[in-house]
Amino acid sequence: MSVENDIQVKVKDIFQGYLEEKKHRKTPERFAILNEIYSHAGHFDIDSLYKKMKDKNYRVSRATLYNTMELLISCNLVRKHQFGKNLAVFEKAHQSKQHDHVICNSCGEVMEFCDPRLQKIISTVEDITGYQVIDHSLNLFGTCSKCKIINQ
Amino acid sequence: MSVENDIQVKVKDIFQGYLEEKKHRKTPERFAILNEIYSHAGHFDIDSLYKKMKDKNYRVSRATLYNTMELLISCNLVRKHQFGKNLAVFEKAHQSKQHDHVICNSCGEVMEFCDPRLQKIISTVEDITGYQVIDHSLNLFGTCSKCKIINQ
DNA sequence: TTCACTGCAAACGCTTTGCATATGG
DNA sequence: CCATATGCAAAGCGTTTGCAGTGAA
Repeated sequence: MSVENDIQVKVKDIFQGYLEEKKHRKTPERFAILNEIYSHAGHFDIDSLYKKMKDKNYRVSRATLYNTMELLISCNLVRKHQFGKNLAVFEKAHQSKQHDHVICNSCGEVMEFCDPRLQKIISTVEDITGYQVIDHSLNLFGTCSKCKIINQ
Repeated sequence: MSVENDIQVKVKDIFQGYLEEKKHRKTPERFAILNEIYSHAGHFDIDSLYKKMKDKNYRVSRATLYNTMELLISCNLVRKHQFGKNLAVFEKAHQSKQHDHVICNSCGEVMEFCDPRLQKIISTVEDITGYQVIDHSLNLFGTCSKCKIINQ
């Protein structure tokens, strides 16, 4: 609990500092959204975040959610993943290491992994193509263990 | 030329066989679309394909293009890549080995690569997570050599 | 003749935008 | 104060769907 709280305070400080630096307003909505994200585990999409906040009687609009995501992504407190045309997913990113995803085609479950061998592949590709790689996305799609059993 | 022609004939045979097997109709539109794709190099999106065919005075609709893509994907003559929410790209796939992409953020250029080490990563992830991986997408984003020079 | 396929346009789902109102600095 | 943010609803954009007409088998 205390550790949870520490993180809440810490990310609030980071966000506050970022907003001040960039001369953006420190609105209650922005902090409410940050709080909601960091008191909640795992991956989420805009719609479920919207509904969750509506349920708690926050007055918040989707436009503001999208807006605030931009800010949170800019200061590395949130990361965005586009898993398919109509499946954009966000996750809190503070102090979490870069990682990749396995997505279940049946139930939509998302699991994370991190394999250092990927960095070697990227280095090789940079050498061969002359590109300077800034970002990557590696997504594996398939069936999770639960759905494997159900579907058979 | 002759080699190009051979491929055109070969993929037409494959498509024809597939349509017969699945009891789908062999419409002129379907073969016109296949032909257009295979007489054209590299990656393309639906809209540019649509415009290209309109320019040649084919009477074709977007709905039919999307429809036919499904068929061509089913018989492995076309592969689809979703590079971002509003950036779906297709490419001819006959006899080409599975590969991944480096995309230039500045000019949109797409290059391909194939690194066997990725299969090892996938196997490891299957072992750890219990997922059965059916498909993957690895995209590297960055700056191509040309844009590196221009942007500096 | 029949029904899968087609073109066209309207509907979709997520995201962005426009605008009037509210509020942080 | 007033420029930036906000909520709401309308518009955007690639894709999908519904439907009446067409043509492959």
